[in-house]
Amino acid sequence: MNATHAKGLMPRKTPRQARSVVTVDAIFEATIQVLLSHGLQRLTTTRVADRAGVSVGTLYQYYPNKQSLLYAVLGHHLDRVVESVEQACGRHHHEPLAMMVPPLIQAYVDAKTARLDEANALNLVAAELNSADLIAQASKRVRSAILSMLATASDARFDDLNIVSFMVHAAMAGPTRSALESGAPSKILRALHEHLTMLCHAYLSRVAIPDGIEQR
Amino acid sequence: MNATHAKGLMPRKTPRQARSVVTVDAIFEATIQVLLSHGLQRLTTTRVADRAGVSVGTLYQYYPNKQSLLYAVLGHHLDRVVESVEQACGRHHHEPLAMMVPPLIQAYVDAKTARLDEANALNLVAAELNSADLIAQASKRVRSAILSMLATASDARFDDLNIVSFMVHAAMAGPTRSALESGAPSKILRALHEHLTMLCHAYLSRVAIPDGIEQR
Amino acid sequence: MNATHAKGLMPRKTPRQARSVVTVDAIFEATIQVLLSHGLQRLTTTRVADRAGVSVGTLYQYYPNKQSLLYAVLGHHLDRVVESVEQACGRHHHEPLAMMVPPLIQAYVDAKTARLDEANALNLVAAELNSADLIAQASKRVRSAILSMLATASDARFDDLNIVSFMVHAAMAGPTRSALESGAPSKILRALHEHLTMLCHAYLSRVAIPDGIEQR
Amino acid sequence: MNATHAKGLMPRKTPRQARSVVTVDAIFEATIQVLLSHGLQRLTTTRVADRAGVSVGTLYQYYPNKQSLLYAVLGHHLDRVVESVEQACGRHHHEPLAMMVPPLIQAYVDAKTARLDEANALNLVAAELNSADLIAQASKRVRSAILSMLATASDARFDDLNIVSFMVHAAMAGPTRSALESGAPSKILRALHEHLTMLCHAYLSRVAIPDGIEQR
DNA sequence: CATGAATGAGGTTTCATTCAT
DNA sequence: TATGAATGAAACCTCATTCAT
Repeated sequence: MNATHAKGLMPRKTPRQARSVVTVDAIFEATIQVLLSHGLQRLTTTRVADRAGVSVGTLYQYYPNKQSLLYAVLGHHLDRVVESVEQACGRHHHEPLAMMVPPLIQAYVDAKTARLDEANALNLVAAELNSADLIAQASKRVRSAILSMLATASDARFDDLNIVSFMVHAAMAGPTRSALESGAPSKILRALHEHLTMLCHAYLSRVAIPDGIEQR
Repeated sequence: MNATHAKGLMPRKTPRQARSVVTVDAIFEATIQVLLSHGLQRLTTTRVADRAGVSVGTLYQYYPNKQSLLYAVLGHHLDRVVESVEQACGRHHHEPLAMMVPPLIQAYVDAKTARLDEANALNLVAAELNSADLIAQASKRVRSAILSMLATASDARFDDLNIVSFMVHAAMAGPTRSALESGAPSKILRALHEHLTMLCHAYLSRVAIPDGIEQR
Repeated sequence: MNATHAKGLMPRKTPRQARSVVTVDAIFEATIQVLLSHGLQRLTTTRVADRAGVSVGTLYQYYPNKQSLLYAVLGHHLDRVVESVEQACGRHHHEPLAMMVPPLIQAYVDAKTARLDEANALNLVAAELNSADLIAQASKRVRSAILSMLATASDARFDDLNIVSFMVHAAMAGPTRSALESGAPSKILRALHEHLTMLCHAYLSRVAIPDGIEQR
Repeated sequence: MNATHAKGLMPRKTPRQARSVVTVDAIFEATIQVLLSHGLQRLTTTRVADRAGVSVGTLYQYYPNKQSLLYAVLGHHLDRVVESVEQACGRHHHEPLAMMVPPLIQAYVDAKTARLDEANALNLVAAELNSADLIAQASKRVRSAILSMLATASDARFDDLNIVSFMVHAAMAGPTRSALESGAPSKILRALHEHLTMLCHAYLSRVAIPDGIEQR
């Protein structure tokens, strides 16, 4: 989302020439690779530049400092997840709960699992101070998407959609994160999908306000 | 718990003399304070020692390096949470689900919320490299406690208790963490308890093997 | 004046085409502006080029390195002052001291004060390594001009004109520089002219070999 | 004077233990030596530390950054000059001008010439941005000392002592600085003393208000 | 000719850790 | 045992300069 107006966290220049685009992409990819191979603590701007096959100086022409680089990478990752969820939600407005939950889970877990290692590595980055706002932004968008969808459920109404969407999001994120962090034991990872669906659907059914007349 | 077999992560000596105990406690407390006031990145051993009112040298007499200090502090925190959950679970064996879930949630959330800022700060530490095993250990114990309790539920049986207890734990941890990280908006924090209970209970009811009549 | 024999301090080419002249002027002006806005430490060739509206590459087509650029700008400034003094001195040969001093002061102070900020900024440049020779050259020319003039004074003779002209020059330069550096307190700046005249004239009268009667 | 309240320009700690004093002195001396041998541009904290026979880290235990080190050294130098002038002035209150000027000149020139190279090197440091306040402080004290002395002159009164003392100070500083910078040609350096005395005394005599009755 | 992306040596600063006192 | 001065590897970042386009 990169809504950070903070001092020097924005990229320095968005490359317009062909050669620059290649460079920036290489840096981007290298960042993730170093994150995976060395961990956040050992991620050095020099190391990233080396891995990207450019010089440190080049890296600093695009990102004013290390943080801004991590921000960009993290932001990109979050954007992917968020957009995926937004689209999934958008496609299932006005349907019954039972039709909403599975695609939502699917989109979320898939986006997180797509590049499993990357997501895992970025969890660490996210924990790094000052990315709180990025996370907050992303969470907010996810909650909004969920909220909008739930508001149109054909077979349920909710008392406080803010809390409900917060819970649904967090209920998806918790187990997903746990699974990823615990080295993703394959057995659980395979079952994750199914159980997350049950978790969320059961919760939503429980908190839904029994719908007066049509209920019958 | 400190189940770390790694090189030098064990504290150097367990203080037995009164004076030493005071020192260690001071270092412990100072670590958390520095964590809160400066953040993990700016937590330096010198700063911790200063805050604790001892010299760096003294600090290094109790912990062979910075990591071991953070391990100890994090371990202590996790132990508190784990033990709290273990006791809560232990007290409700052989009861029906509806009697199990609320005390479990209560214990978990309370332990996490007790010293809210501390928990928050330690989340960052936990994310830091190599504490994966500590987290894993703690998670494992929590899951075990939950599993043991659920296995005795008077009104439900479960197909795969490993997955179920994993999910219950993660379903508690996710929203709790989210709430803590997002600066704990009071409204949600107040509702957290209630909704977590619904979340977990609804889930458990759903995955339980219906054994109504045949149960007898 | 650029009497530097050092390696690569000469400008690369003296522009003869209209377009080039404009470019060089722009670079010149940009250098002074950057000097004023960022200070010598933060004056970078890229910044100068940006401000001048050209690319770094272009800048390096006219000046082989940063120093040569600063040399050129400083030299230009010094030339202006020197020429101004030379002309003033040239116009007052063979006159009595009282007629010589005021125009000299006038020329010097005016030249320095003309673009006050510029002079101030260039003081810093001058202090920078290796411009010693430029300063020396300029000083020498000023002293020569003063010496030549004083040698023809109609009402005074001097024992050691080298020292006397050195002193007159330095006596003008000291207070002028002090006034400029101290942020030019307007009150003093206004009085500077008058007091410098008194300072120099009083000194010259004192060191002159009294040749009243015997002069004849 | 170190009246700088700016962020990090104050030394970090004033050494109290014997070993520290030695270290700080070594750093101090090394700074001047590096200044002389390499020039301000080439003065690196590493180089200073090397020359001082300590590690960079040690240097940074006493000075939070490079500037603060230079500040300290410059401040020390200025203090010496200022105090010297203050004492000289203090000793000659209530005397006639002719008795005041020579000791003043003596003190000023001697202090500057005492460690000729040091003074020369520090001129460069002084030109470095942000030391303006240090210079200003020192100048102010010198002017005050001169002003106080002149105010008590037994044979002269002055209209605007602020301007007069400003001029006297600058008139001393200009030629002294010129002489130092120009590599101190011995001949002039020897004559400097005598001519400065004449310069200042002639000036003061000229601007003094003819003292009514006693004047006769 | 002009451009500006790329270079990389070199500078400043931090901080975990040791060890003489 | 406690102290805190000293260490120095290693991190971040800048900027003069080049050269392919």
